[in-house]
Amino acid sequence: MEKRDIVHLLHQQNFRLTREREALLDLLMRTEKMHTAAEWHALAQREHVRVGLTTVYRLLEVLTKVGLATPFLVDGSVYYAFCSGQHHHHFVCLHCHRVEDLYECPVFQHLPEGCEVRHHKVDLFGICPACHAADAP
Amino acid sequence: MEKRDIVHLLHQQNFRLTREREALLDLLMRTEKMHTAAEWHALAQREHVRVGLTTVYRLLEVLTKVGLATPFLVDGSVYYAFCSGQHHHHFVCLHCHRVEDLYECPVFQHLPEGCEVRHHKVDLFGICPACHAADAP
DNA sequence: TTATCTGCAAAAGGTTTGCAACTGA
DNA sequence: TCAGTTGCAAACCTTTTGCAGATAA
Repeated sequence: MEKRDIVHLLHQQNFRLTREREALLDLLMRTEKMHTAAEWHALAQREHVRVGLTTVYRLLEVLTKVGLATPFLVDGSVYYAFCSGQHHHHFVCLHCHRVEDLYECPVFQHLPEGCEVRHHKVDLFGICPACHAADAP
Repeated sequence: MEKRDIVHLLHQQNFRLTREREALLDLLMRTEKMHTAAEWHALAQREHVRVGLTTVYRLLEVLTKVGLATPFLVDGSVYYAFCSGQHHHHFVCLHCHRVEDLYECPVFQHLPEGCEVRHHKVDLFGICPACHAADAP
């Protein structure tokens, strides 16, 4: 999804693109990893983007609401990754926390009779090539 | 998984089956829904099982560790469901929070080159037959 | 112009920890 | 016997909220 589409999507739902949100959004869009709210905040600060932790939480909430971010519960912590609005699944590296999007959807069979699936998540956890190369556990 | 197998599994890892744990385990085993720690605690109390909330947290931690419980992040809260140790996926009813185990594993294709999958989750969210019948949203 | 957003500080909520007493194996 | 467990209270962390000032649109 292009940045202008994202801005359009946010505007459609009465969300504003402030200086703070734009900087955070840029950071999220070019970071292919999941991070906790606190980590995103720290990453922003490292780039001299001045935003409060509260603002980070609020943007993550907005993005999750419009389908541009996904929360993962890993080892008791909540991580967020930016993702295209399109429906897809994930491959999450347990070592570096990189998140790969999978656009091919597995086929579901053998559902309990009568279950209506509203949405589903397929999350794969493992070790990505880069970590393998770096001799990760 | 039979109860005695569960007990065996816990003993193997130096966990003890106390009166409190056994009562909680019985509750978990016969409840086909996911609940938050606080909810499990309340359910136990309703059955006059006297356990502290701390003990509930500690048992959920132990069960998760040995693969007998799964945490779900739904709407910002962490829910736990009991599950057999065997690898499987879930169908989670968004309305009544019932959790159905799916033992058929979807086929994964189109993984990013070189990714090593350590474990994966396929979680389906929707409305179960019972809720449908009760005219759920 | 005004509804939305921001940062701060405080509050809230959920989870973990320390500890003394207890208990399963 | 003694390593593991319990409940309580306190500590801890993460997340949310209230509010006054700032700012997109």
